Amino acid sequence: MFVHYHFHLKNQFPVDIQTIVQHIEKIIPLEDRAKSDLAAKVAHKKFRRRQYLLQEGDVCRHYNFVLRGCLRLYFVDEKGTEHALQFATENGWIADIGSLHSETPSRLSIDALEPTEVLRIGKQDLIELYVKHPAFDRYFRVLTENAFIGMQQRVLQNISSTAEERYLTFMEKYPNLANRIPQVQIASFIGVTPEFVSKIRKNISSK
Amino acid sequence: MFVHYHFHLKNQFPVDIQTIVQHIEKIIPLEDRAKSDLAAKVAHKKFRRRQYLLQEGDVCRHYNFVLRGCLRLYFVDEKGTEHALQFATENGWIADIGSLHSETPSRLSIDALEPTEVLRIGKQDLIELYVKHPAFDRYFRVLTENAFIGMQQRVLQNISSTAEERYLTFMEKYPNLANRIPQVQIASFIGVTPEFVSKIRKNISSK
DNA sequence: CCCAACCCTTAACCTACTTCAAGGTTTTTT
DNA sequence: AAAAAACCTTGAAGTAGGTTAAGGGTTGGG
Repeated sequence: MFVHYHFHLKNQFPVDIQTIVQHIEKIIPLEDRAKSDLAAKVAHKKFRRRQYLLQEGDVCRHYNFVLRGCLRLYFVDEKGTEHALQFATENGWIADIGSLHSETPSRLSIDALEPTEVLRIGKQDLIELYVKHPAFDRYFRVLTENAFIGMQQRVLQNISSTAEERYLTFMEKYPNLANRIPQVQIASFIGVTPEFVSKIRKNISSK
Repeated sequence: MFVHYHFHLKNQFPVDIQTIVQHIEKIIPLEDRAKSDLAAKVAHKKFRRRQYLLQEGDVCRHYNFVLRGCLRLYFVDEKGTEHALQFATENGWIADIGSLHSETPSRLSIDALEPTEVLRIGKQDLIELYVKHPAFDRYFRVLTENAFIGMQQRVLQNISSTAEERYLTFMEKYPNLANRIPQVQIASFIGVTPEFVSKIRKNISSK
């Protein structure tokens, strides 16, 4: 009887909830109560191409889980040049964690590079999940550790490699993304001008 | 009676354990059981100047909490140039988290810039703490989130600022560290040659 | 299906930073 | 106290990458 109910509960979730649950369960199994509490707290949202999820100056209020599409977290410097910090595609999380935590205005923006659907969760709801189900502390610890490791490798590359090496690493590490986003975005991620990416490509292909 | 015992337990800890416990309790309160389990799992170690805590090619096996002194996590590139990823002084944590997690050989090294004392904890012991006391999941989640935010800001600076701006930011952000470590280390952290740091300083002082 | 907005490339010139080399100073080790 | 090692500065010459400007190609929104 219990097993039956369990099974029933599981299939009662919309497919998008199943997607996020599956993704979390790659790291830690969730009790049914944790799943249904999660399902009750996330909201499904759609965004058009170029639409903002977060604008510079606003406080980041949600953690976003991408179901379909592609988002970007970026910084605009005083000259108006954009610098990409992160891209998120299917099953990726994105937010300005600094702003989300401190509840201070963000210097970063998030927008959609493609029509995008997300599940998002607010800070207060997330805290409630942490308190009620320690599994979520665990999940976000692992998630953040992995993100930290990635950022550390990126700092390392930035201070020790040439632009060409950074470009090649990007193409190797994110081959799908590279076919999906314009080159100007890759340039802004690896920290060079789009013109110089052109030169790099020319140089590579002449080998 | 219970209160008395509690008090007694607390004072029974060596002063170094009290230091780390105090630091953790800035983020989340710990039960007495959590404290004593932690105390049973950390080891006190001393290192001489220049001594390795981790050598490139070895697997990183411990998370280190600095009691006194200064450590550095760095990468040596194919030309032999060193690039600092992180410094840790009193109450700071340091490890190659990537290697620690995946149990693969590290491309990074950790050594002591000063005679240094640490409390260190092994991976397996840490996992046991996580399982037994969810507070530790929480603590390390918050710790890693803050480290992640710092790394993200650093990537942002690297791709959007000049060397002089990076130097000034470093001096502002870590004024104590700047008086404590040689300039060559600052150079290796902000990603320029030590000669160029000299030129930056000259340029700044001539204003 | 068309037009505006975006996207990519090339080339000439410019600059922030590196490299190499040398000399003087401070710190560490013996 | 002396020797060795590490540290800092300066300058001349070189290079990776930026800037500006212009032309042609693609895309997506109406």
